[in-house]
Amino acid sequence: MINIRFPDNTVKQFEAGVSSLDIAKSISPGLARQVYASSINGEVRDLLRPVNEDASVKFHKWEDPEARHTFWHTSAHLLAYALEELYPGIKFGIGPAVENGFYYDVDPGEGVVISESDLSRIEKKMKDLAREKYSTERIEISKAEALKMFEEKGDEYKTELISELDDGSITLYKLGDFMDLCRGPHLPDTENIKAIKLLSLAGAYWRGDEKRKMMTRIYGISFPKQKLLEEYMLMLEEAKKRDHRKIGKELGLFAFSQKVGMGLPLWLPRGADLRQRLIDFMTAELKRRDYTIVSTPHIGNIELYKTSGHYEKYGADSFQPISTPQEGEQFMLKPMNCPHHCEIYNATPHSYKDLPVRMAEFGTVYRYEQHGELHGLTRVRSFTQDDAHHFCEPDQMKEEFKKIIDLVQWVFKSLDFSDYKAQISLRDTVNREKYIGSDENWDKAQKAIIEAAGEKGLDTTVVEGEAAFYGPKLDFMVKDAIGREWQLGTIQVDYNLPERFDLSYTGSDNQKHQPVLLHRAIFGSIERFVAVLIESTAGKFPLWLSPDQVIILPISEKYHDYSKKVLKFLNNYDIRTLIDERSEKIGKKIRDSELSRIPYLLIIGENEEESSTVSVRKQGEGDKGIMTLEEFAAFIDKQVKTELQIKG
RNA sequence: GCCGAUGUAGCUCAGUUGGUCAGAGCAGCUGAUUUGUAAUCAGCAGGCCGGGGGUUCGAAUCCCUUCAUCGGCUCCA
Repeated sequence: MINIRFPDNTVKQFEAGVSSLDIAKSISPGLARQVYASSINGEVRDLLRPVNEDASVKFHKWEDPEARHTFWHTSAHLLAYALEELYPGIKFGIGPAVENGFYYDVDPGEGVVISESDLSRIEKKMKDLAREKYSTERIEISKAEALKMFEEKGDEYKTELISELDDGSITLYKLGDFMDLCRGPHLPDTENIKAIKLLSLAGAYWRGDEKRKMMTRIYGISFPKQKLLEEYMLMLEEAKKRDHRKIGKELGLFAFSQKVGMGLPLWLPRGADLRQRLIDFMTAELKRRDYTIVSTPHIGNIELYKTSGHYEKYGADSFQPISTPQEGEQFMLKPMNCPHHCEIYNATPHSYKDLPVRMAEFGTVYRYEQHGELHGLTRVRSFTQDDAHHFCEPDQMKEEFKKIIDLVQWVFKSLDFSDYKAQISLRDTVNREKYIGSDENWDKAQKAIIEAAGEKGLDTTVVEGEAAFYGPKLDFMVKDAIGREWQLGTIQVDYNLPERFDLSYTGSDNQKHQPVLLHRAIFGSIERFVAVLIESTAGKFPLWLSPDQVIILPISEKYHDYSKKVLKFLNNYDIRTLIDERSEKIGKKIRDSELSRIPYLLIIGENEEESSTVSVRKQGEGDKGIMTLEEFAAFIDKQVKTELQIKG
C-alpha cells in the first residue's frame, strides 16, 4: 500500500500501481470526469500512469494550465494522426502545446503543399478520429530501438531528435495506429476532444534555424466543449477589433504609404498630437529627474559606427552608407543614438563630481528590418526612441539602475499599464564567443541587475542567452490584443562603448577612470508604445482619466453603445477648463456632434497647471462648480452610470 | 529573407464556372428639410478592379512576374 497526500493534506491509502485516474474516481466520479492530468510530487503526469510509491497528488481540471497543456498536447498528436492518414509518407517535426492551443511542424514531402483550404478537411479527419476514442499508450523504449523504428519509417526529423536523447529517457506515445516520440503527458484517450479548430498555417524553420528546411506548421486549438470553442473564437474576433492598425486607420492616427516606403510610419495630425503629448509628458518627468535633453543628427559618419563596433556587427544588414560628392566619404542613417551620445559626453571633460550624467533624446533611428518582420507600428524601419544614457561611476551603477526601474514603474503606473512582465536577459552560459567584454564585468553587471530588480520588488523572469552582445539587460514586455509579446522599456549595461569611445572622468584621486554606461528607454519607441497603448486601453473602458491625462479611447464595438452614451452625456455639459483656450477647444470638441459619432480619442492636458481644474456645468442647471480632473473623472463616471444606468 | 494567404472607389465590402460586372453602404460635394441630436430626402462626383506581362474573340475573374499587406518562422544593436 502507498500513501497519497491530497492538496488539503489529507492522506489516503491505495494499492501500489494505482493510476491517478482511479484515485480521482475514488473521490468522486464527477471529479474523474473533469480531470485531464495530475501532478505527482509536482511532476505533471498521465492520468493512467501508475503511481508506485508514496506521493502527493494534485488533479488538474480545465482551469489549470497543466490540464489544457495536456489536452492540447494530445490534440497535437491527433492532428499528426489525421495528417498521417491523409498524407501518407508525411514526416513529423515537433508538435507541442502552446499558450493557446497547439501546433505540429510537418514536412509533407517534395511537391506536396498543404494550404489553408485543406484545413477543414484535416479538421474533419481529426474529429472523426477523436470519436473513435483511441486511448493513448505510453511506451518506454531503448534508444537503439527508437532509432531503428524511425529510421525504417524514414523520418529523419524524429531520428535526429532521438539521437540527441539519452538512452533510457525515451518514451513513445501510441494513439491508434500513430506512434510518436514524446515525453508526454497525455490524456487517457481522445474522447474529450470534442471541439477542434485549425487556425492557421505557417512556415517554420526546422529547429528554428533559417539555414535548415522550412517545415509546414499547422496551428490549432481544441476544447472539451463546443461552447468553449465558440467563446474562444468570439474572443479572438473581439481582440482583432482592438488591433492598433485598425483603430489607427479608423481614427486617422497614422498611415503607411507604399510610395514613402514600407515600415515608415506617417503620423497624421491626430496621431502626431498624441505622439507629441507623450513626448511632452515624458520630457517633463525627465527634467524632474535630473536628465539633460540633447539632440543629435539623423546621420553619422561611417567611422562613428566603426568605432562603436556596430558597423562590423550590423553594417551588412543595415541601410547602406550614404555617399557624398567627396570621394571616400560615407555616412550612415543612425540606427541608434548611443555613439552620438558618447561623443557628446566626450565633448566636455568630466569630474567624478559631475556623475552620473543622464543624457536623454527622443531620437529617431533607422533600421533595415527584414521585410516579413514589419508589423504595424510595433515593428517599423524608422522609429523614435525615448532614449537615454547614464554615464556613471562603477559603484553608482546599481543605484542608477534602480532609478531607471523606478521611472519605468512611474510611467507605467501613470498611464495605467499594469499588465507587463519584466525579463532579465543574461548571456549564454555556453556560447560566450557571441559576447564581448570581460567575464568579471559581465558577472558584476548581471549581479547588479538581479539585485536592483529584486530591491525594487520587480517580479522578473531570467532568460539566458538573450543579452545584447555588449551587456546584460532588463526588458519590460507587454502583450498586444491577441497575445503577442512586445518589448517596451529596456535597461542595458554596457562596458563596450566606454572602452571604444575612450570615455573617462577624473576621480577624486585625480586619476582618469572609465565610466559605466547604461542605455535605457521607457516607451521603447513611441511608435510601439502608441500601438500597445491603443490595444491595451481600447475595449477595457471607454473613458480613461487620470490627473495628468484625459483619454477617451476608441473601443471595441462591444462598448459602442456605452461610448455613445458617454459622449451624448458629455454633450449636455459645458466642459472647459478655466485655464487656457486649448482646453476650451477640447471642450468644444467633445460637444462637437461630428466627433460624437465616433468613439473618440483625445487627450487633455499633460501637466498639472493645464489640467488641474475643469468647470462642469449642466445646461440649464447652473454651475456644478470647479473640480479637478480627478474629481471630474469620478463625477462623469458616476453620472454616466447612474443617469444612463450602465452596468460597470 | 523564408512558408502560406490576401490586394475591387477615402472606408467596409459584393462581384456565381472569363462575356452590359465595374456595384452597394458609409464618408465627400450640391440642393431641399430644421425634427434635442450618429446616420431625413433628392441628386452629383469617386475605381483603368495594387503594378507589369501573358493566355483568349473577350479577364477584376485563368497563368507568370513584381510591389505591398496579413498569419507565422528567422531576426530585433
